Amino acid sequence: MNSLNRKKIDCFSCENELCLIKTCGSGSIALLEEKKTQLVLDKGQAIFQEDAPVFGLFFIQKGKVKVVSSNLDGKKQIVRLANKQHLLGHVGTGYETYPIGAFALENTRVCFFDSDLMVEAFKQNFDLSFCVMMFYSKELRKSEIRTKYLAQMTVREKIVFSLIYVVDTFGICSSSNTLEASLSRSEIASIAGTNSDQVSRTITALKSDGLISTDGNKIVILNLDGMNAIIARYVHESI
Amino acid sequence: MNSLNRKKIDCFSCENELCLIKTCGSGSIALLEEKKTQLVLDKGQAIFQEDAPVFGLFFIQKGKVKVVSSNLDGKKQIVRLANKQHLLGHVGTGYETYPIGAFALENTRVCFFDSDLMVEAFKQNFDLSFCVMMFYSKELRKSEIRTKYLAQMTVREKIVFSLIYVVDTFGICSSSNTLEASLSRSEIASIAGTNSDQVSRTITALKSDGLISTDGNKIVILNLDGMNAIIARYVHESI
DNA sequence: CGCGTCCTTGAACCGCGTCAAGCCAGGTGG
DNA sequence: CCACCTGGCTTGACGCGGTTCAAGGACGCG
Repeated sequence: MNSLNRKKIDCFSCENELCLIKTCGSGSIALLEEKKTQLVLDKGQAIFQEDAPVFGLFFIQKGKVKVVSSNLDGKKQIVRLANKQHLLGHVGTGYETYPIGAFALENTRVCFFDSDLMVEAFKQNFDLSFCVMMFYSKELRKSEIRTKYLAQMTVREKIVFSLIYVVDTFGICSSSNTLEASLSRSEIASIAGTNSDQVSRTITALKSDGLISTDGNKIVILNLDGMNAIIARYVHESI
Repeated sequence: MNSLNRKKIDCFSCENELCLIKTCGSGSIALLEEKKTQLVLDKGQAIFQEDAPVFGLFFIQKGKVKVVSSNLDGKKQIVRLANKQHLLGHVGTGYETYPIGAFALENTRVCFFDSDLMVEAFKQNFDLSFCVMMFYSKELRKSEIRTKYLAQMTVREKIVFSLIYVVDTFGICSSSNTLEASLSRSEIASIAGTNSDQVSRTITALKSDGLISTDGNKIVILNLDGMNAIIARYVHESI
């Protein structure tokens, strides 16, 4: 079922060179390595649930993740997409909780370090502290821009933006131009803040405009410039 | 015009005990103090503009600030409200820019420290690094929750949420229950992601429901529990 | 083969954005 | 002191975009 070996991968033999833990000195890595826990998840499985607050950080070793928040009716909103450069969770004091969950979009491996461990690592490794700070700072700016987009764009624009966001985060296959991530219509809808009906309609329209095509349930990007043109009036600079 | 004395206030005599700079040791503060620049702004003035990227951090010594982003048509979105516990701007590498501006909502004093200075301070003061990291982390979560709200709420709910957000950030007068911040209809609209017409209509409706009243251009909160009930189905825990 | 899930598409309703007119308060100048 | 202007607030009317509901199709799976 899962193509990933379930045996724990240690930090020294880990191939993910973008993992921020790699900014630590080898002494710190040895300590972190010893105390970390590792999860291997199938597509769709939860890394953590909305009603169970986590105090610690998950680093994505491999895979793709959606970060979601839902209201009490169960309607879901994808608030962030994350790849192996990203981290999940927050170093908490234990007093605050936030209704946010994270789910694997494909077979995924994550490493978890609890808050106490991270605080110790931050104290000993300025580079790690600084990189994690920069990560949050950058994600905050991206989230603020996304806030504006959701507030101002039409549904068509929001869906186009969502597709571009998926391309930016997960990339496209260089040969076939298909999206690397396989997302359902309702998942795209919950990025864009609409429903799956509108996503279907819009995708049909974008196909007849020659901007995209579909291959099974994969989406093929035919004209990224044309898609960017649709949302150009919202975009000042590259994100 | 401006009630604030324009003479520079140094960090040692500054009364804002919530300023994160206060987490530094006195040696670092002396250095930061010497190199910081300070701005005193009237209501409406820009701290920094959207098209002029800043590389450094602004700490709000006193006052209230809105952080805005607009599209190329000029339509504005308020993406964050900030008080004297907050900070503005980002420590940048110089390669990325984000179209975000900040404006004083009342007479305001801010202190600016450039990126190089902040990096030095971060290196020498773990507590500062950690507090700033926590600030970004917390704001990111709040922004993600706000993303969900804007995507899913009706206009009425978004406006009620925006008023509650203003109360949470800036507070209300304990005697009269009026909002501490004086915001125009169109400013409320650009928090909620709608237009000033809808804000007028909704405020009229909320008044006839007995939830709020108005005193001149000040908004009086009569029934905060009733307002929270309107958005209850979106809210899991306190933010 | 039958069932469930997801996707697609049409039709209908309605929330909300837009436009326009009127009102009020404050500022300015004759 | 009044006339005028300006900008923000309010409210009604209208039309469109988008959500919702429902039906049918495609596909995978037991």
